[in-house]
Amino acid sequence: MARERKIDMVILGLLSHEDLTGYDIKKRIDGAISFFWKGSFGNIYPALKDMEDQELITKKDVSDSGREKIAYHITRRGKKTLGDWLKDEQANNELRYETLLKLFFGGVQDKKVSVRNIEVFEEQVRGDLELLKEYAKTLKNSLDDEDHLYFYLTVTFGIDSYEAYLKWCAKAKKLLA
Amino acid sequence: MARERKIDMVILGLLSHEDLTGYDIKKRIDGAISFFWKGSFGNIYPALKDMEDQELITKKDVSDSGREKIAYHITRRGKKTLGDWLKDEQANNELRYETLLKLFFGGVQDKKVSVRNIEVFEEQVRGDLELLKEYAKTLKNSLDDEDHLYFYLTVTFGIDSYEAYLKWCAKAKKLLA
DNA sequence: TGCTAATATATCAAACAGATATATCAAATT
DNA sequence: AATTTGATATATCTGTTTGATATATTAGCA
Repeated sequence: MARERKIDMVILGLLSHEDLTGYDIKKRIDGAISFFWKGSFGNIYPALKDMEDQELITKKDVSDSGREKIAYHITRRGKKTLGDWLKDEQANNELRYETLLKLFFGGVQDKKVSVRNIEVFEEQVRGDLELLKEYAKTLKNSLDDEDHLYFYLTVTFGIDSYEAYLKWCAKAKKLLA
Repeated sequence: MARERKIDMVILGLLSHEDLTGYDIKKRIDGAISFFWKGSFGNIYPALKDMEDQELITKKDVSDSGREKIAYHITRRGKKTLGDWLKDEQANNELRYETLLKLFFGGVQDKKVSVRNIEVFEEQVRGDLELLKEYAKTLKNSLDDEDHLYFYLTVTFGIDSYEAYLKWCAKAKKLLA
C-alpha cells in the first residue's frame, strides 16, 4: 500500500495561500512550521515533481533574468486533496526526544551526566519559548484574521507545552540531586 | 560524514541491562519507550548485524528447539559507545504532530473540522495520560531503585506535557467557537 | 485435529534527513 | 573596480527509517 506522503500536504497547504518556489517552501517550513513539522530539499523537490505529474499543482516559470526560478500553483484537484486530508480524523502525532532517550538510559552513567543533559534541554526550550512568545504577542492583536487565529493556536500549543517542560526540568533536577 | 544511527543507541541501552533477541528489543521499544522513540524490525535487524561487525555486541544462539533464536550481548566496546553518546551534550528533540499541521492549515476548511481534529487529539491524549499515570503510581514507591528513577522521570515528562496539552485543547476549542 | 495468535527472523519499497554540488545574484568589503 | 561573502535557487546522493510483507515455528484452545 502506498503510504501517504505528508510533505505533500505541507506543500499543498502552503500553496493554498500563495504561489511559491521550492526554495520558498523550504523557507516557510523552516519558519514557524518547523516547531511541529520538518522538511528538506531532498523531499520537497521530488514531491513537487510528483505532484505536478498528478496534476495537484502546476508549474510556471518566473525566472527574472538568467536565474532559473519555478513557482508552483495549486490546482482544484490539489485543493480537494488538501481538504480531504484535513477532514480525515486520523492524525499521527509523534515525539522524538533524544533527551528523554538519554535520560531513560541515564543509569549507565553518573547522575551528573543526566543533570547536565536536562540543563542543555532546558536552555534549548527557554530560547524557543521566547521566540514563540514574541510570535504570540504580535498575533494576539489580529485574531479576527482567520489565518492569524490558526497560527496563534499552534503557537500557544508550543508555549503551553514548553512551559510545562520547564517546570518538569526543575522537578527532575531536584529528584536527581 | 557518517550520521549517527540513533537506533544503535536504543539497542545498546536495552542490552546494557539484559541480553535480548531482535524481537524482544522490538517489544521493549513498543512499550514505555515508544512514547518518546520508535523502532521497527526494518532498522533493528540491520543495526544488530552492523553492530556485531563493529564488535559492539556479540551474538549467541539460544534456539530452544527447531525455532531459530538469536540473543545479543553488549561488549565492553558497546558500553563505551553508549557512554560516549550519553555524555555528548547535543541532543535532537523533535515534535512531529500532524494535528498541529492540520490546525495550521485549518483556514482552508470550516472551523468545525478543526474543532473535530482537536477533539480527536484530546481523546488520544486522555487515553495515553491514563496509562502514564498508572506507570507513575507503580514506580513512585521504588524510586530508590535507580532504573525506576530514570523511568519515572520520563513518565512524569509525559504526564506533565499531556496535562498541558489538555488545558490547551480546552482553550483552543473555546477560541474556535 | 485444526485454528488463531504470538513468537521470531528478515527483506523491500517508499519516505525522509542531511549533506553536497552547481550556479546566480546582491551587498559589502578591499 | 575587483573580490568576497551570504542569500537565492534547483537538484541529487547516501544513508536511515518506516511500514508492509514474507516465511516459518510454537502455544493455546476449542
